[in-house]
Amino acid sequence: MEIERAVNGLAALAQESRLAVFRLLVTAGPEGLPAGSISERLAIPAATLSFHLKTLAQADLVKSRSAGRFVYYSANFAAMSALLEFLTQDCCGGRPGLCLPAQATVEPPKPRIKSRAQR
Amino acid sequence: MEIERAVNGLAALAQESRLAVFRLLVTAGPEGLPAGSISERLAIPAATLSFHLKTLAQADLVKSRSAGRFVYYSANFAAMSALLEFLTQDCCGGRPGLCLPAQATVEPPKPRIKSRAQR
DNA sequence: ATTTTATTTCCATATCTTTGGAAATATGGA
DNA sequence: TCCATATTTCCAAAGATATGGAAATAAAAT
Repeated sequence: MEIERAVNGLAALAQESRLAVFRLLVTAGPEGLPAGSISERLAIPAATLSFHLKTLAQADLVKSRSAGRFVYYSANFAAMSALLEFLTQDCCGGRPGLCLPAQATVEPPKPRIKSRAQR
Repeated sequence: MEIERAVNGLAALAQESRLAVFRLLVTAGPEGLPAGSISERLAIPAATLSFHLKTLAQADLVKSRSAGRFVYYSANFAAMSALLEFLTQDCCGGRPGLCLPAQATVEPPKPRIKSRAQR
């Protein structure tokens, strides 16, 4: 990932309202939420939210799709993943492992031998 | 990690010069580098660099120690790790694994059974 | 066609950030 | 002590970001 892209992504998340929006969209899953719903839930005025959504969209961290009068926003998990990879590799790459959170491995490592049940 | 702390960390890294400083310090390892050396290598005027180092230090992403006339700055790997954990857990926690970079597991998972050598 | 609802753009204001020269501070060496 | 070197603080200018009301746009519903 290019530096500029990373800086943009970091800047997009480095703001309380926008971080809250992103976190809400992550919990909302791939369908996302309409702008009005985000505005209501986070108590952010429509105009202000629109500005923040634009910032997040420009950083590619959220996607939007229109459905009638509604505009649904959803988290772009791939972009977030790319940003996390940049941070772990390019920002901590000098000493691999040093900056990795202890629980980075969310899914347990695959067993090396077949379990009794699998045999 | 509290939101405010995360926003601070993100904001600290969301600036080209500061991100460059942090990346340089990561490669420099735990000993770090004196401010003047950073200034020279990245071609950032001393006053400007001092401002950025202060910002990084306030976000706890770098540590400093004085040695004579020099002030050595080093990356705070633990703080970076905490930030990465926040991003993976609290920002992608809704769907664990979705935001994890493919290569998150830098160190291979520990084998579940003792190897021949360990027995 | 008119109204209602959803969202965005426009715009002015306020606030925060970045920049770097010059002066201040601090430490070691002559 | 006096000088050289390293870093920080001071300060002012320039630039970027955040905020939200009001108007504009767009798409359904009546």
